[in-house]
Amino acid sequence: MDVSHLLGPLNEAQRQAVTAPLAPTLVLAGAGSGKTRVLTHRVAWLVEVEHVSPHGILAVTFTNKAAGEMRARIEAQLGMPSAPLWIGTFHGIAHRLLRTHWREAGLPQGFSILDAEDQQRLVKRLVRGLGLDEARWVPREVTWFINSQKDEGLRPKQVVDDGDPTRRQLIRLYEAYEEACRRNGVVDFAELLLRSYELWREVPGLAEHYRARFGHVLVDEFQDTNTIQYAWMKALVGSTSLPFVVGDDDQSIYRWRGARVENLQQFRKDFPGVLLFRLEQNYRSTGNILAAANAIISNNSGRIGKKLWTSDGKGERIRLYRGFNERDEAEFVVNRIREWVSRGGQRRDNAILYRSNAQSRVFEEYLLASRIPYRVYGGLRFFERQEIKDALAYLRLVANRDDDASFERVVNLPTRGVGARTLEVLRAHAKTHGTSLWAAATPCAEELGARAAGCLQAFLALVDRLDADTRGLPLHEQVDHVIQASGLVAHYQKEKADKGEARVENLEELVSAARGYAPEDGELPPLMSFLSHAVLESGEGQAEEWEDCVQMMTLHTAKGLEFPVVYLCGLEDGLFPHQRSVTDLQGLEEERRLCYVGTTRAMRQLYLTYAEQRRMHGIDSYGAPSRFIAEIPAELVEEVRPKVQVSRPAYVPPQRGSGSGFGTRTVASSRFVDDSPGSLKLGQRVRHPKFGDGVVLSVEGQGPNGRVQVNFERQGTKWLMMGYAHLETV
DNA sequence: CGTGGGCGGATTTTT
DNA sequence: TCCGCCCACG
Repeated sequence: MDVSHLLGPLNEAQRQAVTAPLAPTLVLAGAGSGKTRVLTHRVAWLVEVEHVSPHGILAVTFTNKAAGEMRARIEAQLGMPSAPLWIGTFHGIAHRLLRTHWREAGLPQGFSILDAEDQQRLVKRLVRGLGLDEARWVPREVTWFINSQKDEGLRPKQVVDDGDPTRRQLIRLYEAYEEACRRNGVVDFAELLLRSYELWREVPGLAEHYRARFGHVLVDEFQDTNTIQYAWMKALVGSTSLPFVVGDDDQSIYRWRGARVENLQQFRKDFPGVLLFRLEQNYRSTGNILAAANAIISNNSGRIGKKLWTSDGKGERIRLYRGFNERDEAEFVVNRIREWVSRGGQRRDNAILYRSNAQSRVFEEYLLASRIPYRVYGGLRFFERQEIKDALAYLRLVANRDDDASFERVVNLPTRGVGARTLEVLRAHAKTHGTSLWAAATPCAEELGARAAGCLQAFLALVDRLDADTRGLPLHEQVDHVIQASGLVAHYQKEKADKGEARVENLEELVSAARGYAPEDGELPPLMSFLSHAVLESGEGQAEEWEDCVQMMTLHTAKGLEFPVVYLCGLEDGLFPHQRSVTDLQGLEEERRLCYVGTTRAMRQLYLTYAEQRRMHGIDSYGAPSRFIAEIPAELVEEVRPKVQVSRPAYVPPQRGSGSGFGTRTVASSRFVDDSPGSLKLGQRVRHPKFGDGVVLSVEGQGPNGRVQVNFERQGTKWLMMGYAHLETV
């Protein structure tokens, strides 16, 4: 048969991996070496050449985005719908299993999923409920402990109690937490994995069933798997199915959240005769950039070993800039971007990468001052917004009355006379009787005053009524009814103008999201399916992603992306590598991998910048250049000196706190005021009926045909026609 | 019950 | 410096 369409676009190494014989396979895929291509072509190869049924293939990723991309590319490759294949995240697939086998897994049919915030709230409530000091038993740390244990596959009984009182208490909290989850019929993210792993291990025949079905299991980003994910995969594969895993030990940057890069080596031990392929040809970066990346990463120990190369030229040298302080650093970067754009480049070609989010601020100020649109990645996502979570809490109660987290969230929102007092009584009753808050509400009536009991009863009746009134309605009508009848919309309308308006808009957006939602599986009621979807896919970046903006994000967020020009900023010891990571070799090596990841994001140009003096947390500090800079061979690097300023810079940022600077992130300084009559002022705060509040970034032309660029707080930057914009100044 | 001021803490993030 | 959380006050 003709396989040229499959193999034609591949290089030799890729081709070998794609056509590997049917055996456990490990593909070490360097940055930019065509990893996704190998995965998707492998699937097509299995289907078209090995005649494997798509039904028998499972592909696992870490993020919904990666899963979506893989699905799209496989469909394009196969030229048919990919529905019969299982493609999803570890959590998504585990969730699917638990929904199907809820009974065997010991879960209520309508179990709901706790997101990170819900989980922490629950833990906090437990800590308080047990009369423990929150300062000693910090909910965040307790939650972290619980999740770490679950990631390691350990239940409270299996956690080693070495007699240390702190540890012992944490184990007790873990136990109490499990009990609370059971009572409430909720599972957290880690629980999805652990529970479905246990399902395979403990329910006879079930693992065999799935093993028989999925003869081929493909795993992406294998270096990011944690203990339970690896165990889960091994349990699924058994000794009969074939794993095909792709990863890069040099890009393992999530050890701090449980990822075990050792799983790559473990995989080679656990599956004797594993075929190993290396993808080392890079299609992204110039020779110099790759040489720098190779040099940096070679300082790490225990690598499997890999060296990136390109058939392209060396390209330009890497440029290093030593800023006087963080503002100088930002100014330098913004000026380079300005030059790039003035030479006809796109703003989106430029990515500013940094170690920690706090660093974005100074860059934002300078970009704003230069009126260059930008986008910061990594903010709150749609389903994580307060008002959305409130609405979801109502919906969750409709679906599952025992969900205490949701109960607490909205029992008094909007205010309906159920205060802290009432809740105290309720919690105590629920605790002694081992029930949910909902179940405790009615028997508590006598303990409470007539008034409190009445208010509480009204809430119960409301939720019951929401349920009754929406049963059988289309999903979006259910959502619409609930946000209206619960009083949420009215409540947020009363809030201060811009904020409340935005919230109501988001609630309406939730209705739209529900309208556009197509449940994947027919078994679950649409509402429950939608709720799980909201937690598991909390909503990737909204629209405007394709607007031409400078891209700003942390190094972690940048993994997997590429940009023509990369600015790797804040290269100072203590910041990058971070102070808290340099105390042990493992931590330092992970920082180095992070540097490797950052370096290999660059396609054509790479700038490294650092500041001799940096103001952080309000204190000036003097940092030495990052040790990673010295790891790059000197001949690859060109030190850039700031040009002698002939004219004063267009914008001299004010010293902080001196009055005329930026009051907040988005309010531009009034020194850019354009006084020409009839035009909006630059930096002016404006309000748009649909897009909400924003700041004027630039103005072109005058009168109704003039255009104005506004950076909206919620919608990002937009160009509007003055004649139609209906902008009002604030 | 809702808000404002004081206090402490401040890598990295997905599901 | 700045943000989020807690408590005290109106």
